Amino acid sequence: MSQTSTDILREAGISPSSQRVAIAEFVLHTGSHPSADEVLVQARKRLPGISVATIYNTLNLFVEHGLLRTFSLSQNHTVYDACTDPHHHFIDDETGRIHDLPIDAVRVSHDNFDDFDIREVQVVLRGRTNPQNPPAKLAK
Amino acid sequence: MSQTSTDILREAGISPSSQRVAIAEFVLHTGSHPSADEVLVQARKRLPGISVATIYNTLNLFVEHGLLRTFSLSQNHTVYDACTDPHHHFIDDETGRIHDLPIDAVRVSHDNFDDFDIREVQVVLRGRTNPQNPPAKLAK
DNA sequence: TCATTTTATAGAACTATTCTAAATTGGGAT
DNA sequence: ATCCCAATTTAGAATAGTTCTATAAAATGA
Ligand SMILES: [Mn+2]
Ligand SMILES: [Mn+2]
Ligand SMILES: [Zn+2]
Ligand SMILES: [Zn+2]
Repeated sequence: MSQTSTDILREAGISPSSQRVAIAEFVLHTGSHPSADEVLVQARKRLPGISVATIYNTLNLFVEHGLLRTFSLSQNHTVYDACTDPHHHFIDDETGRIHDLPIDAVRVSHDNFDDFDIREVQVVLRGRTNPQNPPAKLAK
Repeated sequence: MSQTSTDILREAGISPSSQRVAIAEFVLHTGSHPSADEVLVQARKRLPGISVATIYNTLNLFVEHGLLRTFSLSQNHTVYDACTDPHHHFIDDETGRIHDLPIDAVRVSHDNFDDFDIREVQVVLRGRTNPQNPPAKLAK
C-alpha cells in the first residue's frame, strides 16, 4: 500500500521529474527536520549533479503543495517538516535536534481571548534529551 | 519608583553609553516585538547618527545580559522581546503582529516523556485578531 | 520531427547579520 | 586641564541563506 514518491508527487499535482523524486525520496520520508543544505547533501547521493537552485525551487514547491511545512527556529536555520498534520515539537537544547510529539501527547487549554480567533496551537518544548533512555518512541 | 533605562543597564552590568540608552529607551519598553531594523528607526529618532553595527552589538549585549529575548518566526524575521519572563504568544496571521499572553492564560499538560528533560514550554497561538474588539488587554 | 512548454541550471543579486580594523569617547590618574 | 587607555562606536567588507535572472536542457504532444 505504501505510495512511491512518484505517486505522492502526482497526487499533489506535481510532475515527478528525476530531481523532484530524488528530493522527495529523502525529504518526505525523514523525521529529522532537515535544512535545505541537508536536503542538498542527501539529494546529491541519488543525483550528484543536482543544483542548489533546484533544491530551493523544489522545497518551495513541496511547501506550496502541502507536502512539507517549514519553520524557523533561529535566524538562518529554517527546517522542513515532512509531517504536515498538526503536532508538537521537542527541541534538544544541546544538539538542536527536533523531535515530533504526537498532537495528543500535549494538551493545551486557554482563556477565551475574545480579541483573537485562534486557528492553530503550536507547542514547543525545549530541554535535554535523556541520554540513558532509548532513542524515543516518536510521533506519527 | 520606575527605573530609568540608565538604571536598568547599570543593574545589568552594562555601562550606559548614550547609544545604549537610546536603544534601551525604546526596546526595553515596547510590547511590539520589534526587529533590529525597527529598533534602528526608533533609536535614530533619539540619536540620528547611530550606526547599524551598534544596533546589533547592543541588542546582542542586551540579550546576553538577560534584558531581552530573541526569537525567529520566519526566515529573516528575528524579533526582540522585552518581556523576559516566561509567557506565550499570539501571532496575527494577517499582520504578523505578535501579542504577549500571560503565562497563566494558557495551561499545558503533557505526557511524561522519559526521554526528555523539559526545561521550557512555549506556546504559539496563530490566527486572526478580531477587528470589532478593543485593542486587547494584554500580558504583563 | 518540430514547436511549445516545463524544468533545471549557474551564477548574480539580495538581505540580515557579523566581522574587521580604524576612529572616537569618556572616565580616572596625574 | 591634560593625558592615557580601555571601552565603545563606526563604516564598510565579509558571510551565508535564499531568491532572482537568464539560459540551457528536457519533456510533451501534435
Ligand atoms: Mn511517507
Ligand atoms: Mn520597563
Ligand atoms: Zn515536526
Ligand atoms: Zn513576548
